Amino acid sequence: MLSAVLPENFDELVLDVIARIPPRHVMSYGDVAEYLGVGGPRQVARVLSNGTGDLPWWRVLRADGSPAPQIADECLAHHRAEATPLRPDGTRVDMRRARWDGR
DNA sequence: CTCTTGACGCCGG
DNA sequence: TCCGGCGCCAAGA
Repeated sequence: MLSAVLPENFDELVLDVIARIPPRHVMSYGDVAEYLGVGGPRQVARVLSNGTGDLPWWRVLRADGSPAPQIADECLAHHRAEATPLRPDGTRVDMRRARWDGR
């Protein structure tokens, strides 16, 4: 079934997931969408661009572990602060070690 | 209604 | 590994 109509509370669903990502862990925009079973990376990204309140928005990044350019500095600062595993270059999170599967 | 935008992702060179 | 190109799809102009 293709349905795929975004639920009215899609924003809440996305924010709920973000709230559950443990420190030192991250999910890609696509991971969040897949986890929810609805929407896609761009839909998730748009929700974040609308504002996330006090939630750890920096724990959601691109599939390759790099942060969106626009918020890169802030994002990396948070990860350095909580010691999220980064790749040698220090500009990307080490997805292999930091990706959260929801468990 | 059509056209553009964008905190994305995958693939090929 | 780095880059460009193309697909994707809701939202706003």
